[in-house]
Amino acid sequence: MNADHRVIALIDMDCFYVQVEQRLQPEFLGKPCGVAQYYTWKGGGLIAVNYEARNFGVKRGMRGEQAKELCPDFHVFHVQEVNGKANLTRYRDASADVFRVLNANFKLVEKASIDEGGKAGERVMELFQVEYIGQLRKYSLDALQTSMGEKDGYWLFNLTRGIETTAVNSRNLYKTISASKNFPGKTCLDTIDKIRIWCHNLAEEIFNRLEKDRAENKRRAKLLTVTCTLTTNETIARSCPINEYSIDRFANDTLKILKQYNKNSSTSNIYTPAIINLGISAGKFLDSVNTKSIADLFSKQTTKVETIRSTENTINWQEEDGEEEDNNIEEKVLEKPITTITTLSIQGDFFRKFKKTDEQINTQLKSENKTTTSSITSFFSRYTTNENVLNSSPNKIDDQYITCSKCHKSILMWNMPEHDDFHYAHELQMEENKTNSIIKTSKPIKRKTNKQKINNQTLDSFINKKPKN
DNA sequence: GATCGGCACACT
DNA sequence: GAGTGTGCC
Repeated sequence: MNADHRVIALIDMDCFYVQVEQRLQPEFLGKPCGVAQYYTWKGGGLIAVNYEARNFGVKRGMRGEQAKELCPDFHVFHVQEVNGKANLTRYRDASADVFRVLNANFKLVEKASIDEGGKAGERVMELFQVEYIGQLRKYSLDALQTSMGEKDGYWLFNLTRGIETTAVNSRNLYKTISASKNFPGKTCLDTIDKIRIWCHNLAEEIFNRLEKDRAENKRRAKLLTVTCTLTTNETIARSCPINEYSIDRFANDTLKILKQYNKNSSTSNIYTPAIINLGISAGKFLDSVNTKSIADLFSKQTTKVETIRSTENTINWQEEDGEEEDNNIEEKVLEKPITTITTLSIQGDFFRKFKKTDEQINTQLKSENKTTTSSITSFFSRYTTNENVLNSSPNKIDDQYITCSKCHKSILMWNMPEHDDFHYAHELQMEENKTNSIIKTSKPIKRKTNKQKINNQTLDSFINKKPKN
């Protein structure tokens, strides 16, 4: 599959935290739920709300109590607390599970950031007065290039015709690992003792997460950044190098930095101005496998050799991924509209068939009954009560095959809906390519562009839609 | 006396 | 590169 015949799937996990909790307590599936941090202040603050609850007007950011008023049946899951601070480990671990599945089954998995894509998209909408990207087709290459510049205009011209060859970067690790906490009102940190405690608490969390990251990803963070907001409302961020992973070192470095902003006498326990937000962040990750790093440096950037030699101490700092920035901005414009589709398709084995034979799939499905998180299907289907989600019950595997009328391959019966999807996607692509080769746009392919429309579809109707012949 | 915590990224 | 600010979920 080359760049002209590829499928990029964007997976968007809706109210992911809620799903994680529901997976642990399936009795709440289908019911209005949310995940909140902390209990005491008006029932905690909601950081995730499922669709059942959104129907009642419950939104992220609301207080648990307010959600109950809007929706009496609303159930609140509470985020785990460690050292008096919300701890999101459970959701990070679940996210890592998802990425493990994706990485195991796909060549390229990129963690997307739609931030810039969203903004660029809005600019284009504003500029050309269009609502959907397909509407840009009425503009000539010349017109697009005049407004957007030669490069971007050309890219956009192709994009609206389904031509997009930018490589998908294989990157799905965090670039920073951070822990922070607010201390509002009277809870502000106004003494050295309080600050020392919280430096330690945050340092401990960062340490634990960094150790785990080091074991799993064979890399080390090199930079520690301390961020705080004072009662004066100014925010300060200061960094220092990380030489070794150690709770005490993180805590002491953080405290040392904070003490620089204490206007009180160093003999006093009082700290002014008080701290209303404190955070520690670790970044600048480098591979801890040393064997290839030096060689890489020399082969990648011969021009930098001298610099690197002369600054032996900072050799690590030079290596960061210099070249990845260019293509990112471009690719993101495409991402927003596609986002909407993928959450639905994740329920099935939408992808796996492209890489594995049906025989492999069959044996894998069987083994998945015993093993745990080895596929996305098993990840979700164990917990779902919705019969629409495939004919899933994986226990009843008895080698039922259907021959696909299009490709004549033998397909497991319960994989047929997605197999159909494959043909549908392929035909769409071919149709697009055909249309593109004829310069004049004949009849545009009808696309689903409205997020609401897609969200309102049932999973069943999505999976079982038949390719029209 | 309170929309938290945590991520990425652009800008300077 | 360091620090600040923004935006999103």
